[in-house]
Amino acid sequence: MADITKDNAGKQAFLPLMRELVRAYQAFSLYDAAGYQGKELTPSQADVIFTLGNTAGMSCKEIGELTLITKGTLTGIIDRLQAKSLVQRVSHETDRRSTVVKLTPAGEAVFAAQFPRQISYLKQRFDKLSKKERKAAIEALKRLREIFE
Amino acid sequence: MADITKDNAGKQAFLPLMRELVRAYQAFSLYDAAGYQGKELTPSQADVIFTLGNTAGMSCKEIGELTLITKGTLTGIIDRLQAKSLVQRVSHETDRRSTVVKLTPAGEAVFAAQFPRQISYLKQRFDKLSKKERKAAIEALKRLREIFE
DNA sequence: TGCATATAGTACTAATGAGTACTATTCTGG
DNA sequence: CCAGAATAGTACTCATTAGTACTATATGCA
Repeated sequence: MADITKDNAGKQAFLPLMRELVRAYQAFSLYDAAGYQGKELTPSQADVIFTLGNTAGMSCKEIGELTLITKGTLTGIIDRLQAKSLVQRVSHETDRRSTVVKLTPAGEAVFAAQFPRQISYLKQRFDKLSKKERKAAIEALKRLREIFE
Repeated sequence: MADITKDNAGKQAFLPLMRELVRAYQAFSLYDAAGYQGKELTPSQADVIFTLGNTAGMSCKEIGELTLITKGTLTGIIDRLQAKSLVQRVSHETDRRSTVVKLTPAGEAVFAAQFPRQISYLKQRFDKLSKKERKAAIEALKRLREIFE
C-alpha cells in the first residue's frame, strides 16, 4: 500500500463516495429549507416544534438528543421560539436543574399546520424512490453511520 | 391514499430514510471536523485550501462551485485565510470583476502537510467498507441527490 | 455606440453550530 | 451526612451559513 502524498491523496478510491454523501445531504437540506420559505420558522426551529408536537413537553437534554442540536445552540433556538410565543419554559417538578419546554397553544397551532405540510412536501420527493431503493439507501446509510461512530 | 395529518405525519414510510441520511451525514461531519482539532484550520477553511492545492489559483466563483460554499460565505473564509497568510488575492488579468485566489508558500506548506494527513485519517474509516458496499452507497446517494434536484 | 442585463465579489443581517466557562442543582461514595 | 463528581441549562466566543443589497465591471443586442 503506497503512502498518501499531496499528489495522490486526491485519487483515493473513497473520495467519490464522500462527495456523494456531502452532495446528497446538501441537496436534501436545501430542499427541506426551501419548504420553510415564508413560514416564519427556520429548519432548526421547525425541528424543535415538530419534536415537541404531540408530547407533554420535554427537557432541553431530550430535545437535543432527538434533534442532534447541541445544548448551547438549543438555548438560542428556544429563546427565539419563546420570543414568538410558540414555546414556554416550565420548571421541572422534581429536578430543579431542569426545565421543561412545551408548546404554547400558538405553538400547537403552528405544529398542526406546518408539520403535515412539510411532511407532505418532503414526501413528494421521497416517493420518487421505490420501496427497494428506499431499503437499499437505508442500509447504505446505516453502514456509513456505523463506520464513523 | 389518506391525507397527511398532524397525527399520522410522523408515521410516513420515508422518515426512517430521512433520519438515516441526517445521522449518517452528521456522523461523518463530526468525524471529519475532529480531524482538524488543533490544526489551525476549520473544515471549511481546509476545504478551500485543499481545493486550491495543486492549482495555479482560481476565482471565488470556481471555488464556490467546487466546495458548494456560497459566495457570501466564501468572502469571510478567504478573509480569514488571508489574515493567516495562507492565501492571497490577485487581480484577474483580463476580467477586472474577478479575483484570483491562490495559495501562498505558507498555504502550500499547510496543504502539503494537512491534505494527505486528513485524507489518510478519513481513509481509515472509509476503508471499513468493502468495494461492494462502497458502490452500493454511491448508487443510493446518487438516487437521493437526484430526487432533490 | 450605448443601454439593459448579467456577472464577480463585498458588506451586511439573522440564525445556526461547536465549544468553553459558569451557576445551580443533584447524586454518590465514604 | 458531606465533599467531590456529575448533570442541566445559560452566557459567551468564533466561524459558518443563507440571503439581500450594493458596487464595479463585462456582455449582448438594437
